[in-house]
Amino acid sequence: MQLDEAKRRFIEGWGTLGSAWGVSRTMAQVHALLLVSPGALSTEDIMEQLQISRGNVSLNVRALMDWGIVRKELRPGERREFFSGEKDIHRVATLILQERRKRELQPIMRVLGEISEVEPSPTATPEETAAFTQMIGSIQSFANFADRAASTLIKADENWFLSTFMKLMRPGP
Amino acid sequence: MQLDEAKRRFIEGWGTLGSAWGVSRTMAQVHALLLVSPGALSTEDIMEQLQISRGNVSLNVRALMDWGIVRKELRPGERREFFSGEKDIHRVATLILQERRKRELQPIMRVLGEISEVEPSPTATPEETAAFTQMIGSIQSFANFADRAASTLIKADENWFLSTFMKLMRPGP
DNA sequence: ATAAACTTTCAATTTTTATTGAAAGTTTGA
DNA sequence: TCAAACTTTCAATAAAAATTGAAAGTTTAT
Repeated sequence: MQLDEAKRRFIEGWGTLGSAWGVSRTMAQVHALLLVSPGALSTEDIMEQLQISRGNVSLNVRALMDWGIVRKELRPGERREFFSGEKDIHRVATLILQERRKRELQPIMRVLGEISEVEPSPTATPEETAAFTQMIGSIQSFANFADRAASTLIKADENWFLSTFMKLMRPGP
Repeated sequence: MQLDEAKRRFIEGWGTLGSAWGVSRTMAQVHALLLVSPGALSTEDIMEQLQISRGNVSLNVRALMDWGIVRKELRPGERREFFSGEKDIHRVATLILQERRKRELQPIMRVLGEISEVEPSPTATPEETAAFTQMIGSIQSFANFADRAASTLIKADENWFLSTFMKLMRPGP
């Protein structure tokens, strides 16, 4: 396979994966394009390669910068901006994890906390109330676990990640 | 807070979380409703409680059954079907992990495998090709790691999950 | 075999989300 | 200060996804 074809396929695949994870297809594609481009790209480059509008590039590049996985690069003597993707995959994963933890895990944990104390009421039997409390409690434990796991992975350095954790996961005696 | 209000809030929160994870809001809400309902519910019950159409209930309940987190219950002497959600949260998490691994991780791993061998070509410098190959390689390692982690978690029994893994994640010396 | 009681399907429609493109805004150099 | 070269914003539009609802399909009892 030729390099251009391989890049095209990667961008497409990454876009599809993005959709499944609640990230817009275009945002994932811009990210993929920057990942497989050795140098930094200008807005025009991205517009041309992905066949999308200027505004769309601006919006998606900004979102990627909010996630921390794309950086703006300014070149002396050039007025326009260039963008480059974080190339260290472990770091990319860490930054994404961090962002999703903040945006998704924490809001649901707040809701769980708020609803975990239901009053006894005349319209519900004590059994119903107990069953609900128990269910919410177990979801809370799970969410706490996920939150701690995420924050441990975020803090962990790459070496720990690749050695200790891989060993743990390896099938063996 | 009253039980009904708490349930309503949980269903809403779960629905919002679902959207962020690429699951339709309604599918997540049907799941939430079944999670917090002690008994099994009929199509009519779900329609009424979530204010959605019969066809919508049918589609979403089926999807949840495909994921393995909702079961059909038949009652002797009753023609209509009842549905109940898997109440063991660890099992719910495992089944979701399994499904996402199959639907998302495996397709991208296939693409990565296909594009990992780029031919030298006249239109690309050897440096460009090498940079691409290296990037794809590191994404592959990461995907392999995630796949193994997922399959280990899927195979792990609840006890292992809650003891060994929790210990690993706990902050400490 | 028929009808009642249900479920499923899917084309049409609605809703939500993403994208465009042009106007407004910003920065830089002369 | 002005104008050129760029970026950002956002209302309008387009595209995608979810939802409806009614017809078709299925199952069960008689």
